Amino acid sequence: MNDNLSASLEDYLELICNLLETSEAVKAVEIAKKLNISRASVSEALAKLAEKNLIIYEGHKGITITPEGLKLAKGVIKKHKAFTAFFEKTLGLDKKEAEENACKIEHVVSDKMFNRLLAFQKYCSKNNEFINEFKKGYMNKKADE
Amino acid sequence: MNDNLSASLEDYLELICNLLETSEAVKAVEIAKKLNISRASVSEALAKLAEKNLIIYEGHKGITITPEGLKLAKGVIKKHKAFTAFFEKTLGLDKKEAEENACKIEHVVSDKMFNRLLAFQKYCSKNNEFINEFKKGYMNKKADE
DNA sequence: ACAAATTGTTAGGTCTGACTTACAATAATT
DNA sequence: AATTATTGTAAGTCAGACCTAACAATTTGT
Repeated sequence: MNDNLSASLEDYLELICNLLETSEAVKAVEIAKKLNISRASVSEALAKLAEKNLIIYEGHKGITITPEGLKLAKGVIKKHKAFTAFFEKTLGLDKKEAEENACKIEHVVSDKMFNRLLAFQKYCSKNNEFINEFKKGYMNKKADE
Repeated sequence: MNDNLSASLEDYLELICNLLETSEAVKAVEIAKKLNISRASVSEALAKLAEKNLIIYEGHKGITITPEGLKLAKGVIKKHKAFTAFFEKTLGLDKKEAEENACKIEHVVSDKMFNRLLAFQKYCSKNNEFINEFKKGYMNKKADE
């Protein structure tokens, strides 16, 4: 009974949560299209999520998320956003690079570490001079892109 | 012919590189003991690394690393160290937490992002007041451990 | 030098995760 | 009621990482 989600299942849940922002209930076929994979794969993934009580999946009625699932999804999304912000705003990476890295990291970091980073990012965002000084120095030294 | 290493193979390589610091040539059985897995599994992993020209593996003579392998290993180790330092010194996490997170992250981040983080960590290490101010503020607000 | 101990290899499995195709079933819309 | 959209599921692929067990090769100790 290991209830830790794989990166892949977390991604599904994250996507479902995001899709539910704009629609009542998501359909499996939508997910298949978005992720460009077969319906069968989606079906399987949804079965797993439902079994873990993270979503409610009633076939044609579509997918809705449970409170538990929502909590988990929000957690992942929060991580995603915080890391993206840190990479983009503080480290000064372009959006794409920031997103790509956040997408992977969000699945492997501990909550404790994440909370620190979140606080740190907040702190940095309030100290623009410090960050700008870093960026300026970095640009002068490295030409890595 | 995908020459990207899995996290697991990167870990093997990293370990080999670290072990080579203190001994001429590593033996497979050493690795098996360290990682607490069977000799057979190690043998298999080593075969893969050798096939990719990252190590030279001649059975009982032991394992040595190729220039390519060394470069790769050093890269991973560099990431490991930089992230550990960032988590520990800048974010103020305890060593264990810092290590555990670094161990996972080192396998998923892009070089570009890593270079930025490395530079940022360096920058932070030169600005103690800034970091101390953060830590002070964090301790007052949160009691997350 | 030879037997014993250590180390390495190979064959044949297991398990998990994430995918596929192909076909069957159900629901919705007109 | 029939067509169309959507979902379900059986059966299979593939890769990665591990295992045991039997066997082979090499070292080591005497």
